[in-house]
Amino acid sequence: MLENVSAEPSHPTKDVTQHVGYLLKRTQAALRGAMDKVLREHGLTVPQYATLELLALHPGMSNADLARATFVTRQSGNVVLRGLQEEGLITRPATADHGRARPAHLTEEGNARLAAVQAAVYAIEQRMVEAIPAQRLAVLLADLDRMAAALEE
Amino acid sequence: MLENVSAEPSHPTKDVTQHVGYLLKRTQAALRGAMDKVLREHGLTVPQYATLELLALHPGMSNADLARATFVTRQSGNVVLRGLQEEGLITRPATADHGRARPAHLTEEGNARLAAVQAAVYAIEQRMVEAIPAQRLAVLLADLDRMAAALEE
DNA sequence: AACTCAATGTCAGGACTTTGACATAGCTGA
DNA sequence: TCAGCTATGTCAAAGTCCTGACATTGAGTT
Repeated sequence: MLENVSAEPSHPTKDVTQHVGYLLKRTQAALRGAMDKVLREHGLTVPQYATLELLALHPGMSNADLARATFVTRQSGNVVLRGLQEEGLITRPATADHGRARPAHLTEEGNARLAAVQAAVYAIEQRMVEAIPAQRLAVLLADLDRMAAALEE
Repeated sequence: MLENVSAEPSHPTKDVTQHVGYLLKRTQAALRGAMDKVLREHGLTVPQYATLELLALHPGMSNADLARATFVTRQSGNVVLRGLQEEGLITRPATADHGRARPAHLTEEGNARLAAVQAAVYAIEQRMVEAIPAQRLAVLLADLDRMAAALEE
């Protein structure tokens, strides 16, 4: 049931499912689902994959850095890092040389695992991007960035 | 640490934080955080608010309907519905007249609570939308819709 | 040197969500 | 009719994530 009950041209913006927030949630959910499905075959969760990707880009990030970058709390980030460490995909010095931050680095296996999943993950993103005209992509990225910045301040 | 390490014009698309998926996640996280903060003051969670909004738009939706519309499992949807029911914001017939689906409806208090939070929530969305040129909004909505549809199929 | 402060890592507890499974209700086609 | 199929609601168990709290470290200030 409930297929397309709407069709009321009264106030178009009154339909919550047409709001930016809802579309954002819907798109994010679709992407998350697709990534979950693919990553599971490789024994990785989405936060784990994100962490590997970030460490490849910025070696030596700390747990707090990674937590901020993946939009989770430090506590959750710590769990992710411990999981990756147990699988031998990253290394962290047992003791911090400066402050308390312990910089994380990808291991050989970590690099290999990341490389193994990147093709599949990028294919998903490609499928998503191809749904819109190519010349609009840059604008879309800029707009998303602006909207996020407006709420973060 | 880690403020702006990048600045490598090698392959712009190689920076994961510039990918559509990452921007999507970031924007969604910012919105979710802002909504969480506001809704908490009114004793509602984001899924609870979304459910109230959907029931106002489409009275009589079942648990399965709502779960699909809010992008959670039926099990989670059931928890949300039970919470709302305990607070007296919605009603569900104890027995289904047709099939197993039990249509949910807002109570007077449910309508009142929804009305009380809508201003605050819409203000957040407004702040987000104002960050981009007004004439781009329609295109943005259409593009998000296309991207989501491409992954759902 | 002593104090204050922010940042980091971590522990304990709880809240939320998911996976997996099962029984029931209605529809569809042989 | 009846056997399959789908959809729905629900239970149990597990996983994930967050809130709240605390100790430690380094920088800035007095």
